[in-house]
Amino acid sequence: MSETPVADGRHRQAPSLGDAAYSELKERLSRGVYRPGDKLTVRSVAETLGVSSTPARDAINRLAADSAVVYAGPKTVLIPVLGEADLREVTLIRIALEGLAAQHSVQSCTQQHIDKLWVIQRNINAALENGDYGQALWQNKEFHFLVYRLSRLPHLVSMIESQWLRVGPSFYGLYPEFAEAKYGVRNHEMVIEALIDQDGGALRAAFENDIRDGYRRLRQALRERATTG
Amino acid sequence: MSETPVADGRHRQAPSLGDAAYSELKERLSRGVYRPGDKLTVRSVAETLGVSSTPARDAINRLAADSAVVYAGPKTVLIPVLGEADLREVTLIRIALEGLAAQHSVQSCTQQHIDKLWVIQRNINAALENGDYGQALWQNKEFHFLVYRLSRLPHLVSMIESQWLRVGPSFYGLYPEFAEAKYGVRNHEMVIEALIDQDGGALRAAFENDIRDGYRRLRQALRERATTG
DNA sequence: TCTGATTTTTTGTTGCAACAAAATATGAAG
DNA sequence: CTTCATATTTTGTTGCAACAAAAAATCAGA
Repeated sequence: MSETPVADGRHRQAPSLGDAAYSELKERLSRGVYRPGDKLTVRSVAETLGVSSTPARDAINRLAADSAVVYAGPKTVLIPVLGEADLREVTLIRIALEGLAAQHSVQSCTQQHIDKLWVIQRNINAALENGDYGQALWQNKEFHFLVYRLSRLPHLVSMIESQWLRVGPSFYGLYPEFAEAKYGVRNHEMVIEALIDQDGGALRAAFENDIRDGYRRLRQALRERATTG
Repeated sequence: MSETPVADGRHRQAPSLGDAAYSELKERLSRGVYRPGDKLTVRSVAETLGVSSTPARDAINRLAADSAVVYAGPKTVLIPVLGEADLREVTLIRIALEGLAAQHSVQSCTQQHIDKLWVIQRNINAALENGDYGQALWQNKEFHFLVYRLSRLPHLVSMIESQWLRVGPSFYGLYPEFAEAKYGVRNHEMVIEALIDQDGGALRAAFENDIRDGYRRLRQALRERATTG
């Protein structure tokens, strides 16, 4: 039997320095290290990560391909500052993609996954009580992607990741003024209920609500900040 | 009034060689120059486009970020050969994204756009009569994106473009065996009717049908090819 | 003819220096 | 204090050579 080449991306064995730099930068973005408007330069990234300019440049270019960084001038890349129109568009896209992933996640969800989701939700609640917003956002991400990965649609999941990379810094940048203690708790409970019921439609609806709630809060924080400063 | 930096990407004035190489490669992909399984190397791209290895490498990396090319080994990038699972996933994504774009296109569609769509549809019909499948596919792309761009959701449109980049070569690769003279004609007529009626739901449905029809044909061609060798 | 090891060639990656252009700092004039 | 022109520094891009590793070709043995 002749094996046709498969487009799975699993083959790459030794991650190059460019890959490593890209991963590291993504990690920092997700952790809220950078704030909207922060500037990224090839040489600063190279020095920070201890590599030469070539892999640093590779990493920045890949981030730009994800729209996780943005060209504000010919020689100026920065963490995007999302305006209302950007925020609206990314929300529409997120609802479409994450709703799709959610709907396909129902069939492969086991009790263990549900237990894990409860653990994560407890972590979110605890982090919010302590005012540790970074931790809350991180655990929130874990919650969402635990479900999305169940869809077994890997390309879809990575597209969703790049949307999160795009909005992530804005969430951190507008914290804690838009954070309220009960953020998303009810929506997440509905997610878990829908998974128990194996109800794909309800699951999609729960995530859509969660995304929309986050959108409204972010938009309001954006407006308040616009008027005060 | 202080101007906050905006993430619009409009600033870049002089396209770098890397940009040019990337655009050229995308153009070739869309035109069916490459076939699934074709190999791409830094040096061959560099020589073909008359640039050094750095911009050639940039272009390939950006294509890989779009999943328009794929790593089949540590030093082997090739035009993806989509299996049934890949095809199913990309179809689900396309329906979600292109349906969304379509729905938002209704409000800014004018009579001129509709006239233009009729012209394009005539071109498609003529190309199919002549057996010029390359031209038919190209005009089909023009038809879809003329509508999608009306959504004024630029990031969404570029995400859709990268899906087309991903499946395009498979369409060309499986031509003409899956091409039938009446491909998509009825669906496109329904698109135009929905635009005239300003019916966003019907428009979405028409595009979803079109995408699904293409998917079925492609899948069948894939299966036939699998059995015949 | 086929198989498997070995040699040869091809290939991606990386660092780096030079260049042009953009961003920033500086300072003079109103 | 602001504005504008000028000077300085910083920055992205590009080509290239060296290297290690992978892929392809070659060939010996059965």
